[in-house]
Amino acid sequence: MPAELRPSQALRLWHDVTLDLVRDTEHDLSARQMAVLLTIYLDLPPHTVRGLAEKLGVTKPAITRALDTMGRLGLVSRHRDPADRRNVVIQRTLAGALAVERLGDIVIARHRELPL
Amino acid sequence: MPAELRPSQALRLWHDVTLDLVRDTEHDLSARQMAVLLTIYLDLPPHTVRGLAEKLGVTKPAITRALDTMGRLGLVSRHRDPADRRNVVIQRTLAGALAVERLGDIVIARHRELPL
DNA sequence: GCTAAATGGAACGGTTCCGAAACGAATTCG
DNA sequence: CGAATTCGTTTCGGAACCGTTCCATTTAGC
Repeated sequence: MPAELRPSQALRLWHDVTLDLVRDTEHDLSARQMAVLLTIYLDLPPHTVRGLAEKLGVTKPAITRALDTMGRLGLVSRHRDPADRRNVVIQRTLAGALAVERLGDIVIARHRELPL
Repeated sequence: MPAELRPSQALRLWHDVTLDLVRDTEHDLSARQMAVLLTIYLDLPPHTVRGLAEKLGVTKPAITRALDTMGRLGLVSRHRDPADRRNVVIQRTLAGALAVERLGDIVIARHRELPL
């Protein structure tokens, strides 16, 4: 576990990374979409619409729409589950992995630059 | 400066805090509004619409609307500058300070819980 | 004084998102 | 088999946000 963050450092970190995301027009994902994206790329598969909706505490259509948008951006892909064809399995993509990796780089860089 | 974050830790931190914000319906601020709020509460005053627009790299009306929304939520207040009455000075509020403080607490808590 | 520049805001049209409700397809259960 | 359940999606009306453009007010320059 890293060393404890002080309040001013925690807020500065959140501010700096958020500012980077706002300025980088490519990443205009909402908080909800961000949570969906990171859950898919950090938690163990398989991921379903229903599972994501429960994990985030939002309705199913909200997840469907978030996946629509992120699918259009190429960040995730959807596939019918052959075993139970009611289910849709959400899968990772190369572009999504790169976007997540880039976010990680931003957080690390901004964290490294935090003042004492 | 805190110890270096590893990529998996940086992404987990961003995911966990974002998830807290999504689940806490009160904080349905967009990334842009979040950046405005934190800039106001972290950077030195005075803050103007034009200055914020430049700092965030967005248009003036976007800042005006963000301030409208956040003013409605009681997170900031606006005042005409008596010295130059063209300017509007954005000021902090008690509710805004509390909201920012709560965000800091979330970031610190999620950071503290990061796995090795 | 009078024009020119600067500032914040309002109006407009378009896009996106929301939750609730309804729906089609697939599966399970009686 | 037939009814009930599950799952993801679509539809609907409403709300929020976007950038562009234009405007009222105020200040600065001549």
